[in-house]
Amino acid sequence: MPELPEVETVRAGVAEHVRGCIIRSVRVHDNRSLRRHNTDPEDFTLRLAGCRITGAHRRGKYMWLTLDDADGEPAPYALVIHLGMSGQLLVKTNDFPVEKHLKVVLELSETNRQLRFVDQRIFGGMFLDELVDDTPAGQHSAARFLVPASVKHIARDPLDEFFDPGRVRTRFLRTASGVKRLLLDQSVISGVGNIYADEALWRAKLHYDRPAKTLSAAQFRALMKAVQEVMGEALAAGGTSFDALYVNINGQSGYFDRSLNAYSQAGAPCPRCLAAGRTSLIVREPFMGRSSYRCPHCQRTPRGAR
DNA sequence: ATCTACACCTGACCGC
DNA sequence: TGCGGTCAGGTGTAGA
Repeated sequence: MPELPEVETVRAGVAEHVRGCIIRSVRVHDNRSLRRHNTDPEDFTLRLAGCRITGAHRRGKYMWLTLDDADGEPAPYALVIHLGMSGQLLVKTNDFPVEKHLKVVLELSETNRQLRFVDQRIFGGMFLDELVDDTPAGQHSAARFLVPASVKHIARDPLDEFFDPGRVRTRFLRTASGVKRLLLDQSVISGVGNIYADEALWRAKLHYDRPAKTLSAAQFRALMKAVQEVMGEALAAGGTSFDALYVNINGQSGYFDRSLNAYSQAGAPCPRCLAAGRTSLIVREPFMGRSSYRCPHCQRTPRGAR
């Protein structure tokens, strides 16, 4: 469910509310949420208990918490968290009623609060993972270039200071795939999901199946700009939410859904066409086993596409 | 090496 | 009221 702006909202909330806290104990209510530890939840629990949370980091839709071990030394591993489609990370007081889909609870020391992982569909999950070096070429190695091994294949996201549009362009040029497929490929550009892919394509006036390699340099720049703008605006609004499933760390949902131009707008007039005195209705079409939304007038079906 | 299809889950909603 | 079908914002991986 959450895309980059939602995950960043949650990451910032975690950094603000639980950084510095010591994890007193861990309770796992559903082993399936532990991903790779699901056959050995004790390993997860034992290694995490007693650690201090020293930071909250993110790349694309992956988030991880860095830790100091019980001796105060930086742990060589981090707690990786992915919210999947329905995951929530909440900070609650101990006495707050248990959520229906509560999966994992981290009890925080010297406070009456807990970090709770709630996940209805179990598409999300958390696990401990070794930190590895991921220093960008030309940079000096530093602690801030450590990432969990399982996150290393994820491309830098559009809000990352080392985001490199040139690398994205290279990938665009050497594939026969359509542009939306590339936007959703987290190893090409990360953080983009179905909502913001459709919104960025609408802004850039591109059809989802336009072969990526046929974009002009100007069209590619316009698309990258659209992706960065739509994510920046969504982040400023606290993310997108259609229902109660997505909430930030306090349990509040974002407002960006009021600003959607294409996504979920099937049957509604395209705002850009409307402003030009034309009526063109947004259509929903199946693509990659899910839905794509576009304006049939400003996002014309390309020749050579399906 | 690429790329596609599917599995992994639960729940809301709609038409009958 | 219940039943079956459809839909949902993601990702790892098996197999083509």
